[in-house]
Formats: sequence, structure tokens, C-alpha cells
Amino acid sequence: MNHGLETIAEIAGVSKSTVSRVINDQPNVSAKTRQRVLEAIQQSGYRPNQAARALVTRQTGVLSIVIPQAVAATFTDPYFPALIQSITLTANEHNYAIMLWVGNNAEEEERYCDRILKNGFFDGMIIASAVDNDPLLQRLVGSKLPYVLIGPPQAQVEYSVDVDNRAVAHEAVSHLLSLGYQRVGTITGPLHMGVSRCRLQGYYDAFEQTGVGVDETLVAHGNYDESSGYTAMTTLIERGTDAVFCASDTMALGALRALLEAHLRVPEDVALVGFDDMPFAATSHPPLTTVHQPIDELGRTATNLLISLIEGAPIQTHHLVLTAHLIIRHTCGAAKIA
Amino acid sequence: MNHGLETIAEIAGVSKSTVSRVINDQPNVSAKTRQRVLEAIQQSGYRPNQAARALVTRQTGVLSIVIPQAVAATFTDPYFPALIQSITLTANEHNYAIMLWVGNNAEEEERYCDRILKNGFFDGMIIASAVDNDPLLQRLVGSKLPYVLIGPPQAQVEYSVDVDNRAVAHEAVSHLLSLGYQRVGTITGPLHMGVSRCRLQGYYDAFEQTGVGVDETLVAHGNYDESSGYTAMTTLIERGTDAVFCASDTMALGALRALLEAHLRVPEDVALVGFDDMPFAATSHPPLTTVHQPIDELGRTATNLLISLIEGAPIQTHHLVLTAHLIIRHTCGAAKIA
DNA sequence: ATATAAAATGGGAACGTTCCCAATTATGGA
DNA sequence: TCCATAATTGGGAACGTTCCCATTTTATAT
Repeated sequence: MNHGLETIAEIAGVSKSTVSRVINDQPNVSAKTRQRVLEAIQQSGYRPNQAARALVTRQTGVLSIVIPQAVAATFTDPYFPALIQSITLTANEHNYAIMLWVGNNAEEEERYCDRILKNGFFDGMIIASAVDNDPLLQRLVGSKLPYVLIGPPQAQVEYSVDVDNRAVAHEAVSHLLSLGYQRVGTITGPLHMGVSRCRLQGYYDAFEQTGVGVDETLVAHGNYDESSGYTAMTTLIERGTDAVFCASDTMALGALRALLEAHLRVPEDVALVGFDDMPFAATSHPPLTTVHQPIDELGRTATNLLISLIEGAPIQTHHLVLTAHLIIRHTCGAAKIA
Repeated sequence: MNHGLETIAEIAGVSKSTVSRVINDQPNVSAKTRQRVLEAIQQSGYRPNQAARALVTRQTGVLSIVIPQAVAATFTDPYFPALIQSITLTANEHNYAIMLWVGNNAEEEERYCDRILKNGFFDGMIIASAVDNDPLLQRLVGSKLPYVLIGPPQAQVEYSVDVDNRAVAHEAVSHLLSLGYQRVGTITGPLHMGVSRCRLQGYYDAFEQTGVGVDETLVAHGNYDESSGYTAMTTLIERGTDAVFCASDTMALGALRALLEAHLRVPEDVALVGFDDMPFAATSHPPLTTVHQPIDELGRTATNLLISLIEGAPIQTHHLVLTAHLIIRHTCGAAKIA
């Protein structure tokens, strides 16, 4: 039990070099020797010491997912779980394990970054949704650690995977406008996040295209929480709106609740469009018209990109953009023509 | 850059032993030497190699969370995200990092266990909800790896944290019965999971207490998915029910949908009680009466227990049971007295 | 059968830490 | 001033792998 490999070597009557070769499926081991070693491993329940291995190979076979502080509270949103699951499954396919870092608002940002960075037990990192000037990102730029950002690329960030937020938001709002809604508002995410700004920009784009001016009082801000959607919708109701584009399904749910309580019917009185196409969007009442995000593909693509980076495979595109699309259900489409 | 420690040692003009002492905050280093070493570390951006450290100390400072195959699909249920978040935050407080293993139904169970077990980059493991005869659990029993099970203790498992599922399910169903509902049914989780059986047992307990017999046709089975709740409820409607205890809020949501589509009012025609007290339970329409699970506490307790185990701290209780409680909202309480 | 090439094996130096123990230096009391 | 003691430092052997070479064995061609 002293030196793991050497115990096996002794049992099988070979050198530790040979045992190492067998373990790593390397060639140049005769069939009979390999067999003998395999049996020795079997009977002794030996398991290679990964730390020792990592020490010499300089790789761990582990990927990190980082969900920064700012959005950690939003972990109730099914978006992150879905993303994590997709990343995890893809990583598993390639025999990578996953480390998870969830931002802790109680901890100062610096210490949090330090802890991640000094951990050192992973080969690369996927940052799921970053805030502007994220300190982690700043520390990463110029470091040799491979990483991929999920979300709109920021300055200096070399690799990212995102959805065409702006274009599809544009599409969604255009749909609302084309249905004849007159006072189309929006509930945004926090504007210090690139995603939120992209989606808001799409909202403006739609108005610009039609030549109709935007009523700035119909732009309400949320933080991707259900309750923030509720609050924002309450404001919009006061200001008079007949259709609202929400930057997330979760906020749309909050908006729906506000409308119900105000005894406004959806979509007869107010139409609603969400963003994400979370599972509950299809089963809410009424079923939510929303933008379908290819979350699975997002996670899979980011993971594959990161693995390519780690393993030195050639990279075609540095900034990938996946396409989302509008799914029409029942929360819009019945505009009362004024 | 050759030997990390030695580079620093050279810059600071000391031995690597001393540098090691400084890094690990050990005593017996003079103030001025420590200062000099700290500066050397600062200026060179040196970061200790964790693999080397783990090799000699035989610990990694990493905890694993395992969500077995059987429930991986259920990852859409906010229960797991909440649990993960709680575990992660608690672990962080103690300077432990987290590895995440999500069961992959595409992979054979054996290989999946192997991958986890041979990874070896963690000091202990939290198993979140296990299936009967979970192969991972079987491999763990008798191994020296510390682990804690979240859920009802199984044979051989030495440490677990759970909620008093049976007692609180009993309470919930008794509440329904005491309100005068005549045909109280239940939608269970998959019965090869201990949790599901505990909750079902609580349902039986309530009837036993009142002396009323259970109508077995009112016991429908789901798998914790929204859609399975929908399907089960459809069956129960056919069979005639006026109140249903659901083993999860997510299934209750599905049940709600089925009732809505059948034009049955809640709670006037059929009452509903959920389980979990997920965020959406408070904001659903109508707000869901449900059992509040202390998920945060569950995660925190399990994590603290595991860390005690790892660090050899004394353990008071091997099997901890936290108490859940019923939260009355609006989906029951208006029984039509027959 | 022999020479030569190819395949299989073994030995041992890294990898970058920690930690024990020996050696050195500082401290304090007589 | 000097000795005993305590505090500080340094040296070097682990830890368990991988991987480069050198060596031995086996296969192949003449």
C-alpha cells in the first residue's frame, strides 16, 4: 500500500512503468502482461492517485462553472440549472468532471476570486453570465487559464458563446407591434449586465424600424426575479400599457400575477412576451408566448469550445452566436385594435 | 519558474521550507523574513500547486455533490438548485470547493460510479436523494470515503440528514381530513425512492388515525415532474376526488393545470396540498397550501456534518432529522361539507 | 543460424509540495 | 561574558505518478 503503483507492480511481477502503461491504455505491453496487471489491479482494489497524476501531467480533467455573485440570488431561476445540467452532461461525455462556484454575496468579491483562482484543481472555466467589469474576468484576461464566457462578449474576452439576444428581442417586440398593440412596454433585466442591455436594445430596434417613437415611461427595470417582474408590471399598469416584452419568463410570471390581481385579462387587456422558454412557460395560464433560448446548445457549445481550448484543438470561431426564436403561445395575438 | 516554491525562496533569499511556512501561515518565521517572502510572492504572482500539495497532505479541500441518475431529469425542479446553493455557500464558508456530479441516464450506472470514485479529487461526498439500492451507495459502504446521504437513511448508511417526511405528510393529510374532505387522494413520487414511500406512509397514517379506510384507487403515482402531476390528476378526477396531497409542488402545479382544464375550481371543487414550498408555490394561482421543507438547513446541516466527518470532529448524531411544517395558503380550506 | 529491427520491459529522474530533523542564530539569565 | 534555551532556518526524504532512456526480449529477413 506504500507506493500504489509499486504494490501492483510487485503483485503482477512487473515494473511500475509497465503498470502505468496498462492503466493509461498505452501500447507496448504484451497481452499476457496486461492481463496479469489488470488482475492485480482488480484484486487489490487499487485506484490511481489523481493528485500525483495531476502533478506530473499538469492537468486535472476538471472544468469549473462559475456563476458570479451578482446573479447567484437568481439561482432560483431554472435557467442556471438547465445550463449546468447541459454543461455537466457534455463534460461527462468527454470525461471531464465539474467544479461549481456560486457567487456568495456575503463574501467580498476579491476573496471570492482568489479562492477560485488559487484552487487550481481545474483545467478551464466556463463563466455563466458575467456582470460588467467582473473582477474575475479582469483577473483572467492575460492569465494562461483557458476560459469561455457565456453571454455577450466583453472587451478583452477572447472566447464566448451567446445567443442573438438583440435580434430575437427585436423580433419579439416587432411581433407585438405588428399585432397592433399601441403601448408596448418592456421589463428589463439589470442594466449592468450585457444580456439585459442587448435585449433592451432589441426593443428599441423594433421601434426604430417602424418609425414609432419609444415612450420611455414604458421601460421598467427588474432583476430577473419573479417579484421584480410583479413590481415592474404594477408600475406599467399605472402608466397604461397594452403589451409588455419581459426579459425573462420568470419576470413574465411576476407580471402575469400583477395583471391577474389587477383583474386585467391576458392577452385581451394586456399581452405578454417572455424570454427563455422555461418549462413552466408552456404550462402557465395562459401559456406564455416567449423567446426560446437553446440553453442546452449553449452549454454544450461552450463546453466543447472550452475543451478544444484546453486540449489545443484548432478553434474556428472565437465568438459563437446561437440563434433563438420566438414561440407564439397564448399571451399575445389578440390585440384590441384601438 | 522551475520549482515554484524554490523560485520564491531564491528571490527572498531563504529556503523553500521557510516559504512553505509563510504560505501556510505557520509560526516560527521572523516578521522580517515573512515580509520578504510575502513580497516575493506578490511580485512573482506565484500560486501554489494544489496537486503537489494534495499529494502530500492527502486532502483536497473539495466536496462532491452527487445527484444520481434517477433524479437527474428532475433537475428542472427547483429543489436541487436550492439544495446545491445551500451546500455551496456552506462549503465556501469553510473554504471547501464543490464538485458536482449529475447522473447521466445515457451512461451505464457502473461506469458513472467508476468515474466519480476514481476521480479522487475530493475529500467527501454528499449524496442528494438516492434511489433504493443505489450502486454508488453500495460501493461507498465499507470504503473509507466520508459521505452523507440527504434523505431517508438506508441500511448500512452511517450518516444522513433528512426531513420528517412521514410525520409532516401525516399532518398535511390530517388537515385535509379535518376540513371535511371526503375523498382525499394522493399523488406520490416514484416508490423506489425512500422519500416517496415516507410521504405515502404519512398519507396512510392520517387515515389510520381517523379510522377511515383508504380508497386505494385514490393513490396515483407520479415521478416529481410537472407533467406526471398532470397525468395523475387527470386519473384522480375520473375516479372522483375532492382533495389531493401531492408529494411535490411541481406535481401540484401539474395537478392544478389538469383541474383548470377540467374546469374544476380550486379549492371549491378540489383542494390541493403540495410539498416543498418552492418559491412559485406562494405566487401560483391560487397560492398553494404546501409543506415547507427547510432546504437551506438541509444543505447546511449535511455539509457541516460532512466537514466534521472529514476533519475528524466529534459527531453527536449520525442520523439527523429536521422538521418541516405545513403552510396554509389558498388551495384548501373551503371544503364543501357533503 | 545470424544479423537486424521491432516490441516489451525496467530504472530512475522529474513534478512541487510538506514535514521531520538537524543546524544555526537570537534571547535571556546568571 | 558565557551558557542554556528558545526561536528561526535549511536540507532532504517522502508523496505516487509519468515519461524518457537504456536494456532486454521477441520477431523478421537474409
